[in-house]
Amino acid sequence: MQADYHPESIEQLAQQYWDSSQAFRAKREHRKPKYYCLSMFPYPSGKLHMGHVRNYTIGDVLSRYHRMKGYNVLQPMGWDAFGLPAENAAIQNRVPPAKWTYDNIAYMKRQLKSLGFAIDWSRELATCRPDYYKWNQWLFLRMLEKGIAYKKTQVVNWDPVDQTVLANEQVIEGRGWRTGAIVEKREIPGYYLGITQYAEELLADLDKLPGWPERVKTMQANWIGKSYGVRFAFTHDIRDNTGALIDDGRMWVFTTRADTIMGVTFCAVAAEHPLAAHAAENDPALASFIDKCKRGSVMEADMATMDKEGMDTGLKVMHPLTGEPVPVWVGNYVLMGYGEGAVMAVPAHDERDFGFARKYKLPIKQSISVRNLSFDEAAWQEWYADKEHGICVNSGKYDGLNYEAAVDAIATDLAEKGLGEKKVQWRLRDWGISRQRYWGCPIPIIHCDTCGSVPVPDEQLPVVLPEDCVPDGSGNPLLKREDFLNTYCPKCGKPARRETDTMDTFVDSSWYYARYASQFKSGAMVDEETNYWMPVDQYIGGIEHAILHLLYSRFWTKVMRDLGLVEYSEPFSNLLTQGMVLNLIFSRHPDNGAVEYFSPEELEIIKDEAGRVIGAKSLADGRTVDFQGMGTMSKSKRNGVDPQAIIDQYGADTARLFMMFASPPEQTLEWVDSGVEGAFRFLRRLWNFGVRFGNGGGPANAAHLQKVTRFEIHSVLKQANYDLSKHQFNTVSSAAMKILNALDRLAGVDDEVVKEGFSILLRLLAPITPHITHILWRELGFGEDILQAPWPEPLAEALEQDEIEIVLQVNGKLRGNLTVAKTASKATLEQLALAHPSVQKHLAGAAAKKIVVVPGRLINVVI
RNA sequence: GCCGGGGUGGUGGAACUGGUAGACGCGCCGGACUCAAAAUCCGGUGUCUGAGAGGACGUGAGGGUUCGAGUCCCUCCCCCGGCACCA
Repeated sequence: MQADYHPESIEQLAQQYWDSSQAFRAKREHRKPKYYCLSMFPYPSGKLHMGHVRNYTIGDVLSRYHRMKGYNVLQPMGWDAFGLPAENAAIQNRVPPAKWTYDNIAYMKRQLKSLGFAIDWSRELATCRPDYYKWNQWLFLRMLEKGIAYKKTQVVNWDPVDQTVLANEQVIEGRGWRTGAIVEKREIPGYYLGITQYAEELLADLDKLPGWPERVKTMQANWIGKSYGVRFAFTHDIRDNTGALIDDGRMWVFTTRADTIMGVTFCAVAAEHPLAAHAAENDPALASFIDKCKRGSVMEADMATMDKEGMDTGLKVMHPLTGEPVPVWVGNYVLMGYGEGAVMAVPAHDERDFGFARKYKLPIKQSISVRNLSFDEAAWQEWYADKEHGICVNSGKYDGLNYEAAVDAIATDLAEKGLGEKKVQWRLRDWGISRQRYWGCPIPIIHCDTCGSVPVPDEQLPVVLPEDCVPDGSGNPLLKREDFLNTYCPKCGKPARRETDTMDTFVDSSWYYARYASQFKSGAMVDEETNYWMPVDQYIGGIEHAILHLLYSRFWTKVMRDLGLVEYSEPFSNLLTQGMVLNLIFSRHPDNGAVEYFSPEELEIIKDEAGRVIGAKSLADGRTVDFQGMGTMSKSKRNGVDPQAIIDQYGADTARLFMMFASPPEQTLEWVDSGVEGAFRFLRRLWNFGVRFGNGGGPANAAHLQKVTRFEIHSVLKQANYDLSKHQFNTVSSAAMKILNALDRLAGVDDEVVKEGFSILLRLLAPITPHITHILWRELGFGEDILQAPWPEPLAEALEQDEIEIVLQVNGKLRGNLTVAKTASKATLEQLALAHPSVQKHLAGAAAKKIVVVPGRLINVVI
């Protein structure tokens, strides 16, 4: 056993042992409960970043802990390998995306291994391999058959930088989720997946996920956006140039406030609405306004702050209940994509309509009343929109009805006329998956001049993506690949062309967890082993996937279930969203408005007398640099720390321990170099203690100290086990430190208490720092393999105490301690408390009003 | 605006169903070792006050419940994240 702690050799030895014994190979095993622990798989971008290390360490701690607790654990790993960075790298380096990707995978796999993760590498997959994406294609074809997948041409979000379509979920504040470029609207044909068909279930099943963070469920519920209301039509006889009624003489709207229908004074339609287009034909002013709206709506980011503007179309539609004519306006706030692209406007009871009516001097008509408050057209008041207390007024036969009764009555009346009914409206849209990109899964469709778009027959799958293309930045390189493009129509046999769009890479990640859980050799998407492992017991990943990936995966799972491929309805039982990794940010702001960021290692950091960072000096030019506070590690801010450098300097165990100790998994983690050193110092102390222990140590200590130490160790262990159940690994790490401190205090190291305590310490720490604990366990003769050792449980016998410490309070304030026999009676305790000098002093001769005794805890004397 | 999560020393963060606030680590201060430094080890470290024993104050602010509140209730302030012309 080496005298000093040298992590590199220790870690290598431990990893070799795990490799050669295939320690993490997962097999079906029905005598043990199963535990499927999954971390979101990485995109092979080049090398691991700290976020990866944190993510996978959390997963590994959970995996190893459950393994030791007797679970049959599966922890797989793979690669989310399709995507744009590979194409961008290809353009820069003139290397095919495939080669770039496979090289990155090889390098990152080595890094993952050097961190000692307990991964079953036999299940490794990469989504860019044909044997994987074949099943994307196969399932897509099944969805086509079922009508879940379909083709349509519609206005889509176009990312001008990545030159591709984005799903609604991928547009954040009007910008592309990857590029940050302002998204444009384009009309493009593409394939869509009918996720809206599952909206109801996706929303309802959130309640079946108690193991998910509340905020993720809220975000999904908001995204799905269910609202109850009434869809109804205003009638008209407006005809187009050919003399045909526009939309059969019906202008449909959706409202959640049908009870205010008698307060309608105008309607507003989106710029894209057919009535708007019709009215614009003979009205150049209106046409230019509509044009402006369409252009304006490109910038979704500005929409929220944009003024509500509108213009009268001059058209009138008929109110379905009163028969009165209602003017139709074009409003820049009406969205073509939500509801019907047209709304009824009730200025009296909708704040936005109110503002609009005031601006354009449109009539305001009160139709509900709350507690007889007086309505004033001059100013908006909260109660105008109060649906809970509103009672219909000025509403003819509906007068006196409350919200619910009014909606029911009005919906019934509308239905009788065939002009409306209650309806549920969703915010969720179908998922557009066509991407005009090369490095992705080909959509298995063949375009034939005679037969149209024809699905590729199953036996011709997979449609293999050529791996040797080198994109040059000018569109999809597949368009130039005649060998890929040219094929024959499966229906008529005539020459035809392949679809060149590829699938959104979120398709790839929507079912990989089910593939891991299967035997790959079977010629199917998944096999029945998936029903053994699934659902994932613990999923770990970043909060940034709260909507996109997690919603798509839930949808995909339900589709697979409905196709009879799997038996479960939800893929992830428990979800842990780990916090970001932060580091100091330093920058300079020259007068020209530019920002120059500095990596902390280029700087001498300046602290105030309390040790707080206040600034820095550049090592290069000696001039000052501003401190910007803590922020997420990122390339652009130049504040990333390379995990490899940490592993090389301190070893994987130190990196793992620091990450687990510095903060709880769900919170942000601040990277602090001195904290990393602290973690290393602890491991070195642990090693040195092991060396002394192995050498036989000194004489045994007094029995009393032994008993106290043993009590302390088992108490700490009890708390640590509780903390583990809550995934609070920072306090588990601190428990390990406490145990070592206690053992250190017990200078003699050859007695049974130390042996027991050290074995508890090693096992408690094994999930977090697997290498050092593996070696110490073996070298010190505790056993062959610490992974096989039983998880330590506190012993009642060690927690037994004859004497306990009781806290003494006067009026709830701490005044002293009492050490008493555990068996002391309440009367004895009261007596002892009153006799205590400090209590005597505060009593000052008076009698106690009341004495509260909490057994085993405290005595409070009330004066 | 709506929804969700927070606010505790110099600092990251602890605190079981209300029961010794600040565990554990970092930083800082002092000491030992050393020619010296680094490393290591030992001690101290919420604020104010006091020579000291001690005392007072203290978990964003204010109120309340309670023998006792970081924890429960009410009002308010601030921060972070998500959603948002959604009809």
